Amino acid sequence: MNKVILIGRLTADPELRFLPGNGRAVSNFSLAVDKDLSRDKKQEFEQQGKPTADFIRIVVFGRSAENCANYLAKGRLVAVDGRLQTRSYENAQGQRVYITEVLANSVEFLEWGDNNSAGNKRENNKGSNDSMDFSAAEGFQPVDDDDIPF
Amino acid sequence: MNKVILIGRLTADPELRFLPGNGRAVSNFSLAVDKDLSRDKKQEFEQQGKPTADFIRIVVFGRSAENCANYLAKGRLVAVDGRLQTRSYENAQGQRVYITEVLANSVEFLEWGDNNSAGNKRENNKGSNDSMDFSAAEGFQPVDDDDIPF
Amino acid sequence: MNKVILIGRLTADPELRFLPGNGRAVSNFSLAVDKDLSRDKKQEFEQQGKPTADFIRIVVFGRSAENCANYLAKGRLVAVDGRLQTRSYENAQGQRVYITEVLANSVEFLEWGDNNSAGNKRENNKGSNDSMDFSAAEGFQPVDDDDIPF
Amino acid sequence: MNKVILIGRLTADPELRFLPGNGRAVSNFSLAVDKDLSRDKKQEFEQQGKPTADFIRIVVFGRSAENCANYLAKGRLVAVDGRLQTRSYENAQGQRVYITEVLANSVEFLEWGDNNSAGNKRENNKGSNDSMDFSAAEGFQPVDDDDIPF
DNA sequence: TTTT
DNA sequence: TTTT
Repeated sequence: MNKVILIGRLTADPELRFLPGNGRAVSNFSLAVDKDLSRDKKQEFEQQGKPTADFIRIVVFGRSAENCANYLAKGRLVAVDGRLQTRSYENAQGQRVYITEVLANSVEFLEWGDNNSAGNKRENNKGSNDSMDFSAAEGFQPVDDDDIPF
Repeated sequence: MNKVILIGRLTADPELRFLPGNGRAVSNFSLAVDKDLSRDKKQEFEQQGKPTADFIRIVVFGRSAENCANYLAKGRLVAVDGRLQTRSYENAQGQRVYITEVLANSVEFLEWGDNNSAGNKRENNKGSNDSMDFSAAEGFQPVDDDDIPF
Repeated sequence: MNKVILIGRLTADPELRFLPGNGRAVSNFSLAVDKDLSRDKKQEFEQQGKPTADFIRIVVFGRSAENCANYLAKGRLVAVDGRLQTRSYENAQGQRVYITEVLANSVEFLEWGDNNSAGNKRENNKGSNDSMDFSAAEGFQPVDDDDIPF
Repeated sequence: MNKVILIGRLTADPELRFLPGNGRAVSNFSLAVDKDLSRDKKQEFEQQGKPTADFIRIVVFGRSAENCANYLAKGRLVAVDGRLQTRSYENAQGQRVYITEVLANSVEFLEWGDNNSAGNKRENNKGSNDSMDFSAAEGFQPVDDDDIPF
């Protein structure tokens, strides 16, 4: 069992890449998920310049990746359901870097507001629907780290 | 919302420390959580020497931390319920290192077998009970990173 | 382990009662949670007059109950985190009725919109905050069914 | 979003049926999931003859259903991951009965012990593996209530 | 008995 | 490197 459920806001517009081998779409973004702080603790953290959120990397594949890239933008509120994944790679300095991230099964859009930070997002969306689920589950197969150029 | 649920095996005996300030117990360990691979994919991964599990850091505080340190050992199967947390610290080389880990609310012991790797573990346990829940939730207060010497 | 996470809309304004013994607040409401249907299946269900959502009873205690009663109304979108609970009671006809419901730990408000169906709701709210979490966890103690007059 | 995760023991051997239309396997069983009671509360409940567990209906489809029927029995410990579902039907007395149950995506076996209550279970299992996951997810399609003869 |  |  490996389940993660997050509700948070995108810290930046999502990235979109395509896997070299099969052209499969991959989207990456980070979520700011508010820490569970009391009102007092939150103030204290803010005053001390300490983060009041956790920043968590999300990866999505396939059509869900494309939907994220097309409809989401910095600041948007989403619910992510997925699993924790660890990867490692060699960086430019030859050091092994360890990554823990959430491989999303589905990304649910919780807002279809107009406060859109990225002017180019959210064309042709369904409009009235405020909770559309673009599942990433369709036939997902785990992918070689080596295929992923980032 | 920030929920994580994992079932996996300890990759090593748990560590136990006490916070400088208040003496609060903190335990750290990693869990090997099997990836969701088909039988074929699993074999392929094994042949290529690729990990068939994800390795995830767990932190627990308070009495639950002490219980983990006292009753768990490398290889034990547990269910962890908690939240994802990100931290960063400066390493010896002056580089910022980012950590993603699970802050456990509760660690449920799913085995009370005899295949105990650490001979000193599992004295005075409740014996017949095979699913004891040592909640970490009692009055947990988020803690300054700076208090944590690791 | 017993975890439930739901995102859905209130099917009616929440009810608020107080336990006879200790005066503790209890709120009840139901959530319409969309079934995971393909676009085609959804249309089919609608045409056949079959429900496209599951309707799930929620119970909340304490301050969270009061917050729900004060700030929520029919149609509002919320995220509920809690545990499944079964109860039974004797009805007027002397039959035993079995109830399965979600005992909420926390109810997160995912909307602070203006399409408020209940004109008397959502006074004095925090305004700018669109994701406020009224935790029900504070010292919750399981409660005798017999204390609950419904 | 609609997620349920339970760890509990079967209250009876699982049932197995096949849907009239397509012959798809369906298995039903109930799980006893311990309530989250303090040691004192638990004793009190036991003395008063009140249940210390919640009893939750599980439905599984497809190959996972067959695996449950073949390998599980009363008393076995499992982890279930699924979604809450509500159904209703007319009973013999012409009254509408409402059912809330968990539609399982996967049933993870957490024990392969020898304390097998049903002598006919657990032939040809994988033996050494103590955490086998028979996913129910493969191409599951929501099914008409009317097709289900129970 | 149900929501957008 | 982070969001409202």
